[in-house]
Amino acid sequence: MDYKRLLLLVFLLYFRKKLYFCRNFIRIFVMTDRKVRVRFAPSPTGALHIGGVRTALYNYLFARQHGGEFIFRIEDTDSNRFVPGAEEYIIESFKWLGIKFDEGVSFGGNYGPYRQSERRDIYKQYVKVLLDAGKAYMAFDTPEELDAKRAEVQNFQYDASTRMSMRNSLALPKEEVDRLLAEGHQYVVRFLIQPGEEVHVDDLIRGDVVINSSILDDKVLYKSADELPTYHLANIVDDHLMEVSHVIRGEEWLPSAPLHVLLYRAFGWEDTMPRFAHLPLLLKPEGNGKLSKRDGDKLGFPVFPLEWHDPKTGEVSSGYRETGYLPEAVINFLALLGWNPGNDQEIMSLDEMVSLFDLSKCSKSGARFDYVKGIWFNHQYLLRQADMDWTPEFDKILRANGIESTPEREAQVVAMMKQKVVEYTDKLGNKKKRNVSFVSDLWPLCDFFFLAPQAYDKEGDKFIRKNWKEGTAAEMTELADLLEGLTDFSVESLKQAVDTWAEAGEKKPWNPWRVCLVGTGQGPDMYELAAFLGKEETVSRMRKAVAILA
RNA sequence: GGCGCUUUCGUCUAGCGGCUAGGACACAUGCCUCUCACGCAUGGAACACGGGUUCGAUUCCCGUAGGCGCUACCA
Repeated sequence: MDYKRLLLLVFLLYFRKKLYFCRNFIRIFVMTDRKVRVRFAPSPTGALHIGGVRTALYNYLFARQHGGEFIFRIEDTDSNRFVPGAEEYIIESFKWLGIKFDEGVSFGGNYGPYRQSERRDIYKQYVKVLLDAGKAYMAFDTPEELDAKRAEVQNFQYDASTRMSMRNSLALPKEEVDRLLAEGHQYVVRFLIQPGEEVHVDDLIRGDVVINSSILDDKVLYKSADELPTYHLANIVDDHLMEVSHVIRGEEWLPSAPLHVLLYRAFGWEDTMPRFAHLPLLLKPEGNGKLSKRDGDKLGFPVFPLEWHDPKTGEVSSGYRETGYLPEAVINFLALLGWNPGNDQEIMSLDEMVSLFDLSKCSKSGARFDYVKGIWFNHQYLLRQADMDWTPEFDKILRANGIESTPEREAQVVAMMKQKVVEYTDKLGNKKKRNVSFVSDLWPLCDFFFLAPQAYDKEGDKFIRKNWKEGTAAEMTELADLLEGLTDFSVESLKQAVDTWAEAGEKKPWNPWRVCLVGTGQGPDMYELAAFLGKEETVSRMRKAVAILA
């Protein structure tokens, strides 16, 4: 080796990392001549899982950032698992969340149909291509035979080591195959995997992932029984035909990514093969495993964007929307589970996320689903909302509690409460304090605006004990008399009258007065409260309190 | 079992060879206030372990151990 080459080698070794970075940069740069097209392709087997929402969100952010297109495809190749209403549910969920698709089922586009069950003929055509090229074969083993085989042989796998002892077009004589076909026996098409090859998957998040093809099995690509392909075949054919440039999906697909690479190769599509990015999974808030519906039921948080009524079991699962979450909060919370902008910014609009998003900043390990932080995000977004935005939700809650009111009065309460919102003990009976994170948290904290206190817990309530003493009753009677004489019951007038009276008598009437009107130590400014209630109600509550508490 | 991915406070994470290891949630305390809350301030709290490479490893490499996923005629 001559001197120059040695120098080059040293240089290469030293700058390997930087070169790698450059290479990726150049590749991404070069790739931009290809239009960015990504897709979210759920299976309509039930409600949309919150993890799926995050996957869709990342795809959406990526597409927007690169001025690309976002496709909505339905992967309904398993007729047994189809659930009516699931597709509509998914579409409605994204509509609520504010994630928009450019093409796909219900959105139109030039690459349709976008429902896999409507693409049978396309898949058949490509299965034939593989069969004719000798890259796939027909297998006649029944599911029962396979089960028996698996029971008999430990770790049985349909691959190079076993396929010649099975009933397929490779092992059987041609006449036998023709006979089986002629007699109408059902079969599946399996992908012929050549063993002993290192298959590389270049993942945008994880780098180079290598798997030896010997550990892969001859995957079923197509079932003659329902004339439908399995996920793997349909996925590759569709992504190719729809000119998908990047496949951003969950980590559960990483083990089958080498198979997908092999399929692209078998079809001769390797040069336009999409780039892969496998996202980390969402894990249970506590305990082991990935996030499931059960966790939500157990710990009391939704795992679905919208309330879901299971048509088969009749079971109802709560949704983020119905629980009172704001879609912006859900999006923001989800975005940060597995990705961050690289600085300390946490509250971001969808547009900001579009410009900040970066696949290389996605984490590699699974993220525990910290629903408590989701509550905090909602709290943040709730406080940023205008008072007006709270009233429709608040109105619903009042109605649910049988309160009749006017929009004006409700708006007044919301305005007061929004500034002065309160302590809340959560439903499970924990002693933990909770902020107002949902509009519904307001009701137990402000029902006194609409309902007079029914009882006063003189012994149990520390606030009453502390503020209701000897002589308080007399003082409150005096104040009630004073208020009764007022003609102007506005905040200003009340403040003037009460302050003057309090100052003259060196009295501090606010806390006992609060006991009278609220029944405990809560609520907004006393003058605002009294003005809201009006003279009649204020005085009546005071007289009642005096009578009961004496 | 096999294969792959992964490992920084209780949780989400920043860090891309040299830092008193930063932020947020949650928790605790204090301040503010006619009450509650909001808000603000303060505090405790982490580099899984063992080998290398290096003048120097949380950071790079290799093991070990944990975690996660896949291992279907499901996606």
